[in-house]
Amino acid sequence: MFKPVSPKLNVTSMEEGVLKFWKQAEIFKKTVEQRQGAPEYVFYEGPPTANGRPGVHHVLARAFKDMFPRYKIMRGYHCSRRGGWDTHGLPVEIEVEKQLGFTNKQQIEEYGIDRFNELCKKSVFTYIQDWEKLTDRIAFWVDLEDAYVTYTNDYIESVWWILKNFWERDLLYKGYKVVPYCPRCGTPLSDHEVALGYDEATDPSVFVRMPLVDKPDTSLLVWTTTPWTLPANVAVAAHPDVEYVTVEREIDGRTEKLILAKALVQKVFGEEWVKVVDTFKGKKLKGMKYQPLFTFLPPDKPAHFVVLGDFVTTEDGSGLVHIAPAFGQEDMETAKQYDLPVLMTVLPNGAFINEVTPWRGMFVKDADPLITADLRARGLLFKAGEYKHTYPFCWRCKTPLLYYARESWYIRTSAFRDKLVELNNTINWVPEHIKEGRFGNWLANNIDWALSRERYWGTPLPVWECESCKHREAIGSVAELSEKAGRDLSGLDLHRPHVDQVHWACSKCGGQMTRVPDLIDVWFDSGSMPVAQWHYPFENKEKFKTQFPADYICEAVDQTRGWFYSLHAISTLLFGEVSYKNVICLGLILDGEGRKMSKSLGNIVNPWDVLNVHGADAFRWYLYTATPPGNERRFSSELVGEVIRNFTLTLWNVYSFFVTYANLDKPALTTLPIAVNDLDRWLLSELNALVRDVTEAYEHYDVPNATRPIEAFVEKLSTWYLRRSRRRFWKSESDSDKQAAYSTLYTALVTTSKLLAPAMPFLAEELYQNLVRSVDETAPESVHLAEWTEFVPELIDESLNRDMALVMKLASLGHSARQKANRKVRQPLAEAAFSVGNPSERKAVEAYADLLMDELNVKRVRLLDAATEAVSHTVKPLPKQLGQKYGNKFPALQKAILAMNDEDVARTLMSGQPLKVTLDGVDYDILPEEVEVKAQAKEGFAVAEEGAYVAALVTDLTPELVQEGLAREFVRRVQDLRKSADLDVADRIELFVEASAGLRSAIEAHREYITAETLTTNLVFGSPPEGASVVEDSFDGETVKAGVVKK
RNA sequence: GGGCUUGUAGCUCAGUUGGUUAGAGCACUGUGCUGAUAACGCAGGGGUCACAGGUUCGAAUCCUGUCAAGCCCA
Repeated sequence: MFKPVSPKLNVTSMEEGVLKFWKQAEIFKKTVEQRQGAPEYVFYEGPPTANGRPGVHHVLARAFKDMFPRYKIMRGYHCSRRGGWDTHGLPVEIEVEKQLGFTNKQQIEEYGIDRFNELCKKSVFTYIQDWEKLTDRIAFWVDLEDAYVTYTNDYIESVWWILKNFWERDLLYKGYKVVPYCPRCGTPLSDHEVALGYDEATDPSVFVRMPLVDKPDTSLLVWTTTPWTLPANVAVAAHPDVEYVTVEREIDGRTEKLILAKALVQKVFGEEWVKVVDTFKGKKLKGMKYQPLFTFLPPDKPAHFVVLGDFVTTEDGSGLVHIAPAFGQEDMETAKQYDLPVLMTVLPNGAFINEVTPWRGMFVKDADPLITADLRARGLLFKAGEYKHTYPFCWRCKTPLLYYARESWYIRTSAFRDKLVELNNTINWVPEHIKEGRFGNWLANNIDWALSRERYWGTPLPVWECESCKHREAIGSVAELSEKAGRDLSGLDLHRPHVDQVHWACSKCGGQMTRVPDLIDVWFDSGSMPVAQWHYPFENKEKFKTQFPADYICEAVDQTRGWFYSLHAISTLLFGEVSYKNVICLGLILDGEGRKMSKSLGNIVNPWDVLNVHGADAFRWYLYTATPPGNERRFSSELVGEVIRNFTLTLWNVYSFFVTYANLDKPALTTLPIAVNDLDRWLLSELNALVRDVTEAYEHYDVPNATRPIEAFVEKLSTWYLRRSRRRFWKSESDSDKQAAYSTLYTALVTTSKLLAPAMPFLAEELYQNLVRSVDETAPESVHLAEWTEFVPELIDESLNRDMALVMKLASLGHSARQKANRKVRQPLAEAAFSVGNPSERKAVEAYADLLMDELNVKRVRLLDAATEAVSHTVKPLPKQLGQKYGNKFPALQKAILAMNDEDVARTLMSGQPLKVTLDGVDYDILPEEVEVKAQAKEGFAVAEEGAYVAALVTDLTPELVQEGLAREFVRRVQDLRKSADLDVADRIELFVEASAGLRSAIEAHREYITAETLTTNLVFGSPPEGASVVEDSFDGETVKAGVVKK
């Protein structure tokens, strides 16, 4: 016996029941333990930060993370699914700063780094319960009890080990990094802070001459909006592929030549006429030397020549860009590329250094007009004006930010550029375009990883420096640090400020070794996770081997330069291997109007609002099926509701139907195929094709194709297989046909529950528990502990699938014809005749005539006789077939065929013969499948048609047909009555009838049919007794009063 | 400014190596079927396939450009 199942479903309470079961029976744990020793499937959890509440986008990521481990477990793999938490970084600090009302770093220092970091540590798990609750409710199976946490000493120690490895291989170095910097606050600003402070600004627009060393009468015409950076100039950049010109003009009675981009001549000279004397590509300028404007600081490397850069534009200026590496990010990159010197002419407070003698100590922006005047006096100024643009200001003090080079630590990733690209090419990216597009381009243009941060809450950079001789050492473990310090530091908190208090004597000069103040980028933390989660190599060496690299990771697209990169870069540099083999890169979630979800718009969807109404399965299913994973997606709770109506309830009702009747009949059930019926054969064929396709999709990380086809299958199962098979289940005799129907439906449901398990874990479990476990206690305890179903190729019959699709189409046309003729389905008709497109389809109509008769309620199904019944035929040459075969001859062929007599063409083709067409003296044989032939049925039929397909109904009624129709109408009334009297489907009744004469004779004529249909043991003509449920009705000119009594 | 992505019905999405009449679901209207159904069937309205060129016998599909949106970078 199965547990009785109501056709009504309360999804949330069903899911809560399943959750309870999983917890009690410890199913998640068992899925891991059961597979000990099995091949390993490795999943890495990209650690979230728990200092904010989880949102819909987290449900998205977690749903996609969850399904592949579930699938792989069913395929026999072992998967440990360790959770993790990202705990360091600026967002955490900002939260705490807000809490304390701080606005700058000075306040943190005064407050005490130790106290500040304690608060940070507490703050990172503020919302951990929300995360745990949500994770649990959406059935993301991940081990949070044993999650790795990036702030632990063990984790940090592993990160240090990696950094020490890099240090020893000379991959960690100190250089300059240009950052947005507030000279008043004396601090760099994060991108986020910069974004807060953009405003309109008016800056000088200055064109200067830089005379060429070899041709002093020719100058580069260079543009800048920051004259104060000119003393730091070391090069001029030109675009390699842009056209440049040399122009001649008269000035003060002599001729000068200027070089600039051709596209900007008009803009620069305006009305003035200049003579173009030469035109050439930018790359020709490469290496050309010019005389520097200023010589306050002597360059320590070759400088003052033309370099090439793709970043040069011809939007503004002259197409020649002044390069001051200390004051521009692109400038600094260019300097690295060309090994240019960095001239640091400005102090951290924004004032010129003493060497810049005329303006020493002056705030750089204030010096702009003086510098311009100086250049004018020396004849180097071409012109000066103003330039309006948006420029970042400090969000605290409104001071214009300077782009300013700070010392910073780098990892030499660019030395591994080719290896990064090469390894990336072996990764399976979903969607594929990320591999060569966004991620691939980023790797191909790789620049060194700027590792250090001047902050407090994070992994300290384990580099110590001698205060006297600047000798540096990197530390790779706590043991090593203890040894240096000469005391046991195993209990030391590796965060600031504690770690800063460890010193020792310099091995070179005996001076004091002190840690450099920097922390490292938090992305380095999370990217170290394959190693650091196991405290490798200090512990778990074997474990690490089995858990590296990951088979699968999944995050949103914003991680391309975040976690996807940090994992890839670290494992490439450290091991020369990939750290993940398959990756799904999710698109962003937008609100119902297509806007980005943001706190300020107030359009954030709370995941609980969805979960509490529609449950987790529908939520998950929506995310899997709505759109491919990489796309942006509009999201609303209503769309999740559609899943319930469209899919969940359809499946649920099939399930409920099965259980209801199986409990009455108690059939012997088997999932071995016993197909005695075409419908069974067809369903099993569709089912096995489904298993094949879904499995294939899972193997390729193709989520839409692992899910959408199940929905299509359930639709067919419900609206065709079951609808057409209902009578097989409720007929009273128990024969082999009935057994086959039960077994087929059972097989379909059990298999569907398994196919559904990775995606809809709750519903799958609910079905499985009742369908499998309640009849077989030896079966695996949970669907998630069961084996994935293998498909049986021999059961897949593609031509049967095609034929059945045709039958469904013809049935649809038949219904359409009925509607046009205004003949309701309960009224039997004498005949339906069909016309189809080709001979093989004719066979299908004959083979499945029974199905069509039953579905359309007609006494006979046959093919339209082309010779006698069709008044005319039309032919349509098919472009796909003919076009592909004959190419540009197609239009002429089409014309030729249409010019022929339709009837002749139709007769030839319908008989299976090729049609001979002669065109420009060449003979063509047109095959039957290359032309669509359509029959027009003659008068007297009700006709519906689509393409080549025609359904024609004989709508004339005989008295017998009318009687049968009345009998069916009557049955319908009785069934309604049974239902409204709350009778059980199997209850027997006594039926009392008073009817007008026509109806009475119809009832008498079809007495047997009526009593069988309505489970009537005794049909009495007479008034119903007291207490009977009674209905009175009239239809088709007849009246009836009927009453039922339960026997 | 650069890179990548997206643009098909009111909404969410399909659309095969290019094939002439662009589909499904939801929503709306009418109607039919039903002792599984919250459903389902049939019919109806609803489209400049973002726009403009080009290639081709033929373009939603391929190419070029433009526009709009999004993400990342600058």
